[in-house]
Amino acid sequence: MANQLSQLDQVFAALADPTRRAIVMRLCAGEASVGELADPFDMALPSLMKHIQVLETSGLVQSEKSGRVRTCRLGPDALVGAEYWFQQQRAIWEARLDRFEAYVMKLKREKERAAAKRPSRTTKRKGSE
Amino acid sequence: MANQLSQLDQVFAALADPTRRAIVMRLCAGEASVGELADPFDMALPSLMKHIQVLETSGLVQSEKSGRVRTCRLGPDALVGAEYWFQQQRAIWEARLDRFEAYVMKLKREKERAAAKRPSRTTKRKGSE
DNA sequence: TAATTGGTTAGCCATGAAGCTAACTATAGA
DNA sequence: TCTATAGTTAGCTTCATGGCTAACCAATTA
Repeated sequence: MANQLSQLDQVFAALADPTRRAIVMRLCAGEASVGELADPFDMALPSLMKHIQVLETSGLVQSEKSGRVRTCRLGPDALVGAEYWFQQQRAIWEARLDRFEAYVMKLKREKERAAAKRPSRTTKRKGSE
Repeated sequence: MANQLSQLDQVFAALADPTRRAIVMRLCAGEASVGELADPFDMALPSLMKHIQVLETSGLVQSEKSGRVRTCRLGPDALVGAEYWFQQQRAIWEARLDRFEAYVMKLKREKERAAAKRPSRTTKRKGSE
């Protein structure tokens, strides 16, 4: 029943909210209690708690309670998975651009060769730019 | 009224859906028509169109119609913004780890120095901080 | 011109997300 | 022990999202 979202789904969904991104950014600078995290936001505590829970189920954040204060920190491989996805895509994208460039170069070479083969043509040639 | 979401919000939200990620991945390999994009999915066309629209308003995808076929391609700086965000966070995170390591090293040095200074002591001292 | 193809618009529905208040639990401090 | 602090749970509202069908253009093709 538990809707089985992929890790990546959850991470991106978590980061789609500015409040949650702010929390992550805050935690990049070091761990913090729920209260400290809530402080900069004009938002009821339970609302903020929900954000923290979202971050936690996505794996971006971990927390542990000691006494009455819960301390939050970034999950160990928090951002790695998502960042990896980008790198993958960029790699494919760039490979494609390379191939495209190669293709354009090939076209150009062929065109030049063709032009060399028939050096004189009665009407205007457009090709020689 | 147009809810003013930040670019980053929209990009991450767009990428939070597996269908949309698949579309982006497909477009990394080259442009495609709406029909070609829809093909691998078991989903009604209008539903898929909505996904494309989401991708388009996020800036991840661009499209243009010629005749009756609409061709989609990745937006020029599509993934850059989001990837940049990750790099930023990682930079802060790593700086913090460096600082933390430096701190631990400092503690260690101080401890050694202190140990050197009082080679023998009967009971535990609390006061020396 | 008629039929097909490729996409689009409109409108419906179910679910989930983001916020709130109010009331509650449990620890820490006076 | 009393009180204040820190967080939690429950339950409500509102709006956004993701999916559908049905009907509708507008280019192509026969």
